[in-house]
Amino acid sequence: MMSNKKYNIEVRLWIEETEGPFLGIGKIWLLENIRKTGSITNAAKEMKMAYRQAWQLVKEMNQRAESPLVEKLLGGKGGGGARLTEAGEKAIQTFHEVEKRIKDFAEKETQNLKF
Amino acid sequence: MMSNKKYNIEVRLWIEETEGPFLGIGKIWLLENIRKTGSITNAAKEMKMAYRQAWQLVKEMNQRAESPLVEKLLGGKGGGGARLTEAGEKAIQTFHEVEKRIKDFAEKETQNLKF
DNA sequence: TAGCAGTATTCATTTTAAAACATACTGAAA
DNA sequence: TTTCAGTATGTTTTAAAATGAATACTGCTA
Repeated sequence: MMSNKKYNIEVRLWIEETEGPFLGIGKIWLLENIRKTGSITNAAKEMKMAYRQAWQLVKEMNQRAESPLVEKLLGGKGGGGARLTEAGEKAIQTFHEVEKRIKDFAEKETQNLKF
Repeated sequence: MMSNKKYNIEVRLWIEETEGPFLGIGKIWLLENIRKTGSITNAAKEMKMAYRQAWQLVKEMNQRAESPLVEKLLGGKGGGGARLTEAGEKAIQTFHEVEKRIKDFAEKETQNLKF
């Protein structure tokens, strides 16, 4: 009798540089929410994440990328905000492309898993 | 001028079934250490992991696999021990095979990363 | 020049996860 | 029938991480 339990492969990927993990899906989501909302504050709310943490993630990304991914607008009308740089837009796109290729490949490996 | 920062892709994968994550590299290491040492206790020591946790992982694996991956020997000479079943051996092998194929693929994607 | 809303940062608090501790159970062998 | 080392399990402690609160700063606009 053929056993019926279903198993499949999940994959998580991230970009690493010399100092360690640099950019994973969590930071990508944050970038996308900053693009969508125009500020770190609102992006954090959207994600039910503490502003403090969101701000730290942005700081880290900007420091470790060759050029900043997020541009911060301090003060002024509306208090300021944040928006993606060209490099930030590119990062989102590159990450999703690579992620898709790897996940598609992984899915093909899901055949015949048995435990 | 060509910028020189080096980025590369890291991949983590695991097997999922209906109730969630089932088997990742951590449990595979545990299985390998059980095979090597002949008991959950010694495997845990080897990995500097609490026996309690190692035992829980084994319990979970056994419950959620179609057939147990680890056979427990209770009491008797030496107090007992634990060893891999045929399914346990197979699980290690399958996982490593799939992992290698996916990581090899991912490595090819590492070209041209720029952030 | 006062108001405003978001960024920047520190500090205390809470939540969560991991580890440590303690103790009962098992069964072969001496 | 006592010893022994490993399994089995609940309880307590500790450590780490996330969150929340508080405060200063920024610079456009009214």
